[in-house]
Amino acid sequence: MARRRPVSNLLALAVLTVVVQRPMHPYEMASVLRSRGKDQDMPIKWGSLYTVVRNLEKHGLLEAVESGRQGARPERTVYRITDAGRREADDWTRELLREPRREPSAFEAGLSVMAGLGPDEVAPLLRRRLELLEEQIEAGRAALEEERAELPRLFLVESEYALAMRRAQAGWVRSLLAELDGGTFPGLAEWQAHHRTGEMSPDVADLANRGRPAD
Amino acid sequence: MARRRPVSNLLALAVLTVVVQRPMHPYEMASVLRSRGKDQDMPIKWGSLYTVVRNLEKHGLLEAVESGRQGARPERTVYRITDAGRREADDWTRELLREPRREPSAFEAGLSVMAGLGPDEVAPLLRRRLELLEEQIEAGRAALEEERAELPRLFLVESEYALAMRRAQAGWVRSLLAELDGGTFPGLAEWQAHHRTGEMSPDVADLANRGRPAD
DNA sequence: CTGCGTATACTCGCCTACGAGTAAACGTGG
DNA sequence: CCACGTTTACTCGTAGGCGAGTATACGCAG
Repeated sequence: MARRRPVSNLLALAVLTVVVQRPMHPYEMASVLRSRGKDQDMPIKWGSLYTVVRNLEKHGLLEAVESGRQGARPERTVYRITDAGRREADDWTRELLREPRREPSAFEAGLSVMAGLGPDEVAPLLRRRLELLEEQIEAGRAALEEERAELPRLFLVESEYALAMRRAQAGWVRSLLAELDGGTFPGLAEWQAHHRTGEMSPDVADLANRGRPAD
Repeated sequence: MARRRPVSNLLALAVLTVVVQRPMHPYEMASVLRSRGKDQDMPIKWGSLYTVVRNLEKHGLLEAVESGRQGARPERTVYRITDAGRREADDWTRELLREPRREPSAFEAGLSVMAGLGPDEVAPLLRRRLELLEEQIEAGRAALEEERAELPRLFLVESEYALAMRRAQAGWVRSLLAELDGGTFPGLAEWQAHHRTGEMSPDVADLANRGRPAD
């Protein structure tokens, strides 16, 4: 299961789900995708579009149906989805919904190297983050409310999810900040000291040597 | 702000934060990082290690100090962090903590193409996801508890965050599932009908044509 | 002491991603 | 009606990501 996708870029899934409706040429796929704001839901880079479409064709998930040229325009190749393409899209969607993958966010990476800065510096950074998050949450809430007027719920779940996750993140940051500001974060004094003086308490020094070959 | 990093791969940040402690050769960096479980906190691919180290050197963030060879071994280059490297690491860390970046997860992508499947298929998929999530949460909780015995809180925040986010995700999935199972999800009948018959209600058909050129 | 599995320590090369560039056509303000 | 910005519609080059392969050393079972 979860075998390697012939075209692993998620843009390929977006392309498949849009071309399933009717045959299209690449640029039209892009404009449809853009108008639906799919570039918000997936890490889409438009520079990859033509490569991805070509690869989809190579693997038999799309096929060219028409290479009509209009006037002096360079010919536009229109693509249609194949049965294999439909299967791939459904299978991929199933996998994405079924399997919780561990995908560490940039913030997680940041937290994991946070100790390199001192606590006095970390707190203001997190405060700033919280402000920005709150702005984003408010903007997302407002956008969602507007969209609810014109779109069925079915096409808004991903935005609802994104909003819920931001709220959860904001909550978590708030609680960490409270510990930092209130001085209740365990080991805060040691962290402070280590950062000022460069000295480590013996247990932390042990840690720093883990993984060192026994040479 | 947020200028392009000379070496954008997050593995580079991990390398910098580990080599800040003492000079090392690449393989040792890998083993230290692995022993600290950093590959859990960042999307680290070990195949990229030597490329990344070379690029860090090229940009003056690391420098080779020693190319000692032991016995018949191929020479191992030992690298030391430079001042620029220290600055880069700190600056990068600050950015990661300060700026909430929108990074759509695979699940979000899945939700955004969920409509391609029928509701009868989606519900079981989400149920399965929830099960797996709960297992992961329990495993994460247990692991965290064990680590709390040997590591200061400072080095566990990223795991706590990851756990909190999974819990939030599980909660969200549970509530969506409740709507689906209880039949209270708005538009569920239309979704069902459209999927069985392929017919669309007029408003959804409109949507499908958005972004289509006026030709 | 010899064979073999496992840890150590990398190298290589394909292939993809994606930014930057191009160029025609369209529209629209003066 | 023409200059100029914008939209349409791609092409190209290349950095670098990453999997797969390689080779040596080491421990230890027989």
